[in-house]
Amino acid sequence: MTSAASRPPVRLLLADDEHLIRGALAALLALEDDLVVVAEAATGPEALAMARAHMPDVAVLDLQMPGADGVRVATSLRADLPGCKVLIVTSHGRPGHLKRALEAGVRGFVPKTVSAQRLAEIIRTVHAGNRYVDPELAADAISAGDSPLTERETEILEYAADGSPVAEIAERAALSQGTVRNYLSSAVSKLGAENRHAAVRLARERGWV
Amino acid sequence: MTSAASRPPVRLLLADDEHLIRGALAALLALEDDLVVVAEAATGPEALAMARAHMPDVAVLDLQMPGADGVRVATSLRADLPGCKVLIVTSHGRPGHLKRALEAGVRGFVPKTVSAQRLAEIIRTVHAGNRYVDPELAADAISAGDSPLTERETEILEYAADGSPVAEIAERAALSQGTVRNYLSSAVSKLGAENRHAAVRLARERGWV
DNA sequence: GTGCCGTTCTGACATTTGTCATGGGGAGTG
DNA sequence: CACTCCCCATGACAAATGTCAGAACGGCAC
Repeated sequence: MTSAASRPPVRLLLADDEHLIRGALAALLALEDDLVVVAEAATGPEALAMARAHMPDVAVLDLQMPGADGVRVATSLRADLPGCKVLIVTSHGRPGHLKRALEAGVRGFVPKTVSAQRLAEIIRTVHAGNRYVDPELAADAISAGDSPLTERETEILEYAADGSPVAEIAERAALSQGTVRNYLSSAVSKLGAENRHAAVRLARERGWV
Repeated sequence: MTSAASRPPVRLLLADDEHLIRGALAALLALEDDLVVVAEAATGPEALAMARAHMPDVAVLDLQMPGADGVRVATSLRADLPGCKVLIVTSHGRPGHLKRALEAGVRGFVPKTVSAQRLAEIIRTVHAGNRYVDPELAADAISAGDSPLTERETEILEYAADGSPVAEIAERAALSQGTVRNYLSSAVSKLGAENRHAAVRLARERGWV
């Protein structure tokens, strides 16, 4: 389809905190005639700075990076470089992440289980202005559906995520203990969990926190 | 140091569930004259089968894989192929994993933040019969120290990891509820946590579960 | 404007949990 | 052989948590 010699190559930014993966990826993508890696980054902020400096056509971002995760970088990038398409790659594809990513204007979302060959094709797809979402991740996201929790319930559940007692959560959220317990109770029943700790785990699995 | 042409190349097994990483890694390591990738695997059991079939000199294993993790594969491998050196690569280097790995006879332990160049050197080091442990991970492991928990306490804490109530844990462990609570109580106080859920989190961070 | 929903609180109650004292049995060490 | 440590258990008490009813306020929709 895309003839390599006929048009200028696609300029890529690669961001992943794992040097091993980033370097290897750069090497593999460089084998494709129509792709060229113009910048690499190991952290969220670094990715942002590199993008501003090198103006890539497509940014390939890892979902989990120190500093700022891929989705946050994508959000900033959309404001700064509207022409730059964002493609997220991830190891652990939780359903909620996909939704957040799409809301942030991300054009592609793939697990790291794809081959480099396939990734190159997807980069071209995204560069051409189309979207690409891994079918399996998409199915998971659809079956998991939207979070049934209200904003407040989600917030309180997040405060509960590290196992803090109610008193501490109440203090951090500036609420009374009774209110906190009510929110947790409703969150637990909405998620069908046995207690708030299991609820946290469930919400995590579905990507709702 | 190691002259490439003077001796037969080091035969490698690569195991990682992320196709992207595995393929890229294989390509990069293939650039080294004295290294040759003879087998690849995406899961623990597959890695084991591949190792038996191809008898590699060095097995490069991801710590987290479906089926059986890198350390478990290493344990089986030591029994089956004593001549095969095991090198573990990991994204999230929790202190306890390193200890477990060394006990399983693993010869090298490195984070994925190293470069491919460096990895190649480490593979040679390991193949030569030496050990290599990433200095930073080693420092973490030393500062985290040994688990203060007894075998039973650890086991019960693991059952508690998904937020199950005591009754369920007692049933799964075939213990009385009182006993379970006693174990949890002592685990919590040993770890200096506020409750068992925070204790689980702490033990996870230190790699003791 | 009436009703619905989310937020916030209080108070009361049942259940779960954490803690402690105490006891017996087995394994290992001095 | 006494001592210590881990395993397993029971019972009792205190504290934390889960659940429910009720009630006030603001926003949004019809």
